[in-house]
Amino acid sequence: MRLAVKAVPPFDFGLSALVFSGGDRQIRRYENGRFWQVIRIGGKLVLIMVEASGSVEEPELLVEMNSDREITRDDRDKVGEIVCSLFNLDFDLKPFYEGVRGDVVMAKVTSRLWGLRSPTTATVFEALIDSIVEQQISLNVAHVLEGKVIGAFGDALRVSGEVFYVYPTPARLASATVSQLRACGLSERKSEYVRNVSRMVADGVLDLERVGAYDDANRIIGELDEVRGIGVWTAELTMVRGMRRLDVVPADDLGLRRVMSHFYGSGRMISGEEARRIAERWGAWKGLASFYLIVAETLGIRPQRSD
DNA sequence: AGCCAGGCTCTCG
DNA sequence: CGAGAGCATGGC
Repeated sequence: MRLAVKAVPPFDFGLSALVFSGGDRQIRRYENGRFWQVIRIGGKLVLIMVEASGSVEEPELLVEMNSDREITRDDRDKVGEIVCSLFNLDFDLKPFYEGVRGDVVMAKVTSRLWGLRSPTTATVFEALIDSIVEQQISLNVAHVLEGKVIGAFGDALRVSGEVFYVYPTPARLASATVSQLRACGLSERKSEYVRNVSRMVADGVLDLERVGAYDDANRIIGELDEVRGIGVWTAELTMVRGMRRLDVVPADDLGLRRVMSHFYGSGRMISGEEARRIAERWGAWKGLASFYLIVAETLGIRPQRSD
């Protein structure tokens, strides 16, 4: 079954999907202009393949879906909503571009990354667990560990000979033992965090959708921060990646501080405080602006250019 | 080899 | 209370 989805312009699908080419290849891939991911719809696993059919200024996506079970019209509508959410298709970038125009560095970066949309995980839970796994250790290591967790606890869908995984459910991770998680490379502590948080989500004690709906960002951070294993950094990362809270900046993030000192400092590593202060100039778009900086860095866009 | 890596908690003094 | 140790594993 197929489906066409429109996006608010400008939207550069290739640029936006490029972010995924470095992530967990087990659960999402982007190659040759096509994006693949398995999503859950009710109890069904559906593999979606997405490609651009329009242009940056008149963006449209073509979605093809496959499953080992029958796909209904209802399912198809849900796929449309999920694709919209994964790529933030309904987000209007123009006010952001307008808002940061006075910042010379950001004006340059946005002009180079025109149409880049920040992605959102399929569930808030996925963003939260990944953020916990990524605490302290390098992203290289974290991705290996995440891959092991997904392989051990995620559900697999086989389509035309290839196996695709979908992120584990809270219930499944809640049923994991500490030693099983240890076997994925997590520390004893982190294994406890992951299991306990999963249990809280599965039992409804921690309702991530409800918490994510709060207007006040600090209230979300505060509530998440009370949970063992979740600090401000983890809460902020979860909000940016999983809750579409692009008004939040994980200012203490080592990688972000590095990139910010590259673009806004003299090269000397800036503190979290300084990062937070710099991010203030981006107002309600500070999280999105930070995302642009990180992508700019990975694409080798230099902070100073005269063209 | 050894040290660090997109943190957080627990334990001391 | 504030500071400091401990944690897991891959890469440099």
